[in-house]
Amino acid sequence: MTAHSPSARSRRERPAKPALTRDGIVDTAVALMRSEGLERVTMRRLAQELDTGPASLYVYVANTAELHAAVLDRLLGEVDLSPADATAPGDWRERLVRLLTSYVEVVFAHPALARAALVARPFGENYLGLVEAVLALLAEGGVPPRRASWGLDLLLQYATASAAEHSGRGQSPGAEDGWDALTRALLSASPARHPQIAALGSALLHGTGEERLAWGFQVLISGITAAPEPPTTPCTPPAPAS
Amino acid sequence: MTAHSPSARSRRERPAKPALTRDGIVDTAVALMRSEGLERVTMRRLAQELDTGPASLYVYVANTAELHAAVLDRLLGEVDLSPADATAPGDWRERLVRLLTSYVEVVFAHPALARAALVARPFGENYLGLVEAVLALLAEGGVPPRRASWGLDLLLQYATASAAEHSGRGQSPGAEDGWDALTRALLSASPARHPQIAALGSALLHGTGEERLAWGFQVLISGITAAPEPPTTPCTPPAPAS
DNA sequence: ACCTGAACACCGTTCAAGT
DNA sequence: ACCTGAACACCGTTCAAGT
Repeated sequence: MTAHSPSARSRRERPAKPALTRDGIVDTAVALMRSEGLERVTMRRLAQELDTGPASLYVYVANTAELHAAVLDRLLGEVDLSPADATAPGDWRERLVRLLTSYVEVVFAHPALARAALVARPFGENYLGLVEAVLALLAEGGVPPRRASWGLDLLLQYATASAAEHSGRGQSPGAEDGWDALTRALLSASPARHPQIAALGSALLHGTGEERLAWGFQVLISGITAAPEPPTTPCTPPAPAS
Repeated sequence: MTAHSPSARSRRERPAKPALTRDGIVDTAVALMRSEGLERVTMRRLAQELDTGPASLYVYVANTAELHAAVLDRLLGEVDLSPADATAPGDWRERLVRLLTSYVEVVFAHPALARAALVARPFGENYLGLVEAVLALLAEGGVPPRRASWGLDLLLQYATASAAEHSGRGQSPGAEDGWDALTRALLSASPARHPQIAALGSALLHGTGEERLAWGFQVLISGITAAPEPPTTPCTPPAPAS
């Protein structure tokens, strides 16, 4: 009586309960995210979609964070890496901005995923491809290795954080309150206590998200090429193996 | 029989159930975060701490995100703003880095809060004070208004994202897997498919978090002073009021 | 008028027990 | 050996009903 009536194609026209695999689970998770949003991609909801119990998923996925990282890596397959080709038009800076903008556009569609990415970095094939592409462009620009290594993190972190920041903005009608409140707080700053804020006024809020994103990339690229070489230190030793 | 035995000073030696106020709620939330971590600062757990039901909190706090933003603003009171004084030693760049480093140190203690801050910006008194201090230093450095406005966001976003990234790292023993896995993936990259990654190898992982943070500030500051002036656009119109 | 008990609709994760 | 039902220990938010 629990679930096994023979003709139980209760969900969609899936012909029979397919065998569980890690890839199958991630595929279903991606589909679920596209149809219902990341907030619905929970172990329980996903198990339900796969006609099983949540416990079964833990055979293939360590926890929710790992699942989300796997979903993000899948999504990263949509990033347009073509600007990294040396044959693409434009100088390396322009092409780097195009590449990173594509990344942001892909992640923008699911800001909650970007938020997760700041914590649990993905490390799948598609993420490696993105890293490779950014490094190729920095190398083409003559950025030396250590600066490129650290600059890579700066660029991807900025892109990811920019996408993450858009969670909640414009989602539910009440969610805009946060930004509204910040706007109000900035515009009503007292010239006595907060002279700088008061002096800038609405200039603080100038520009669209796209303009700011592009400007940020310019700042980072010019800073990466201009800043002093990072110090030479051995590979980060997280624990001295006591 | 539910809870009201007259001598019910069951929790600590709190003499009587104090009247609820927004400030009192946030105070208790901060104390709870310090003793049990942000993940325990839930509406239900907080209500329990205040000897009431969760519904009562919604009279004073709109939702969990707003609560966390309020907690963050309280925490921001600990940031050392003294480097913003024109009388403090060091040139403006050094003092700006000191100020931002203080911010990162404060937020670092509660990375989950930093993660929340990327989404629901705080907008309390202490946040305004921090913004004012950063703007004062940029002004002292002769950074023109529009660049200062956008640069402010870049600097604070970078600092916040850097703190947020440390969630999960070194928390539980299993949580390091994410970073370990990324390390393994980078170091074992195939020279054929990922030549740039393979060429850099362990250089990608060089340096401590502190070194990278400081370098990132240098990059941003030099980029902000060097990048072209942002375009002039009217105040960001989020919705054309249809 | 103000406050809140109790409910609704969910979560992640584990482990003893089944096949 | 492999898989999973059922439980444990929680969530946010709402609203009808109490004082």
